Amino acid sequence: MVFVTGTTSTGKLHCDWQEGALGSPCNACQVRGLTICAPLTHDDLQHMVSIVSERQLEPGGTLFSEGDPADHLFNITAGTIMVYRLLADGRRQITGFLFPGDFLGLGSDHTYRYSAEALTPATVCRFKRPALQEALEKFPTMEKRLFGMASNELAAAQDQMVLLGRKTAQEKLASFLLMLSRRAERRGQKPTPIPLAMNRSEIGDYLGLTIETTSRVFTKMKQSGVIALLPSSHIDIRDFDALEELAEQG
Amino acid sequence: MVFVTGTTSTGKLHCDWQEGALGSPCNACQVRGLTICAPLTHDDLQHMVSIVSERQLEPGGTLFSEGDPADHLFNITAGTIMVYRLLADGRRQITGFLFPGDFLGLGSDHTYRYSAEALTPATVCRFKRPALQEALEKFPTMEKRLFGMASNELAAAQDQMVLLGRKTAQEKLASFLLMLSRRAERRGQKPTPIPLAMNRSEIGDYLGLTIETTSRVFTKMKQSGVIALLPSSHIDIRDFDALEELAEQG
DNA sequence: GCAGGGCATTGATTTGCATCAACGCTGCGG
DNA sequence: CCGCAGCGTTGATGCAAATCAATGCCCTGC
Repeated sequence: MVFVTGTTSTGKLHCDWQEGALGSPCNACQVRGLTICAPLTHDDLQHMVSIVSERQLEPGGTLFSEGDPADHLFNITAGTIMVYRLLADGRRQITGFLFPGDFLGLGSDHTYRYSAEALTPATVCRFKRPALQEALEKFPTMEKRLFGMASNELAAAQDQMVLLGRKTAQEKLASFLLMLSRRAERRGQKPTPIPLAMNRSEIGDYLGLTIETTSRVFTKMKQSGVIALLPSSHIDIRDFDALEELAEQG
Repeated sequence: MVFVTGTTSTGKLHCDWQEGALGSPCNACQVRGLTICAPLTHDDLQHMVSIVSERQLEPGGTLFSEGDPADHLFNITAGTIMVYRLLADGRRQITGFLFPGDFLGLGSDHTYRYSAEALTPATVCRFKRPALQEALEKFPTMEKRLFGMASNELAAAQDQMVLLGRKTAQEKLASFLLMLSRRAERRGQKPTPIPLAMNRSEIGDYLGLTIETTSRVFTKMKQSGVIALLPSSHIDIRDFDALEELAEQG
């Protein structure tokens, strides 16, 4: 087994990187159609294999922290990762949840401006910044693809600003559940039930709410029959129309 | 005078576009160093002249509205423009203020997902999407520049999410004023006093607050001597350190 | 000069969500 | 089997900001 992970005596997780040359993860990639690699030919892919390394993260594992030198860019291939920023006094805003196919690392020049942490066991493809840069020049279709993805992210960021600035707690949670459902669908999964990789605290920190308010809104939606809480943190959407109504989509 | 603007009987503003070929706005552009055109040579610029058209907007003038076909991309060359989204019941979230040098139109595929409106007399350069696309292929340095700008915008969007989700009214306004000051500085203006192109309602809709709360926080900051309100909507920052303290920068 | 409209300010009151506090459930290790 | 830790739920209370309501201050046009 080439891959090694473990815990140091400080309690910090560490992990070695599996060099691309040793395996050929790209050819077997299950989510290529969703990633920046989607437009590449089989031959192009061989170049990507040579510059990529793969990493597994366990739940709670840190991919990088705010302030770290931003030497790498990442593609999520499995699991769920959250991206967040902290204020000086510890208040946290989670700015995104990332799923297989999502790209991570833009918007950072010299150092990362946010932290990234796994919520579930996760796998990421790592590219050294200059190597990816070079690959982008080599494969203009991939550059276009990345640009398009960044563009989509910008649109999603605007949606999130509307949510944070102008929606009520109910509207926030309804929008959130619909977003998760739609994204699951785009990854080829069913729109319901939704596996919730994040706990109440993380949902709250994403929606600009507290744990308690988040929990109360869940309870209310459950009682009104719009959703059902299934075992092992799955949410079943029982009434999509009602949920969309609640989300007050502008 | 090639440029014509006026008001129709419906009260809607209309405006003709000055074809690039008729003038050569790019050569005289005062803000080129800030725009996507920054990396272009004098010769490259001549191609841009041939695909650009210029437009003047008066205060309150609409550049485009949510749902319009997204056929064009824009560069702001003068004035201030706001970008916003509306919820079904009229609640508004302003997602950005744009100043000379800023680029506008990304994150829209088929139709614009937000509206853009001038706050002051403004001038924009307009590019047809396919023409700009072609120019980007022709001038890879410009493409890189645009990508870098989009990347910065993504980082700014994250800052704004932290602000909206986790900051108090005071912290929001303090952060806002500092942001305006820094951006003015980057455009070669003084960091204080700041000319406020937007009114209390627009500031509130940007910060996720009401007019009244916004006004009250202004009053409080004025009374504590951190800022002073000068005539014609200028804000003088009297104590940058105190303002940064208030902003709780994470 | 003054009347009126738009914006800003200020005050009184309400309210949605945060905070503080307790308790229940579940899973795990001793 | 019990005790404990982590997470979720629920209840009581507090508070920051929203809402409701005047009033003030320009600016502009007559």
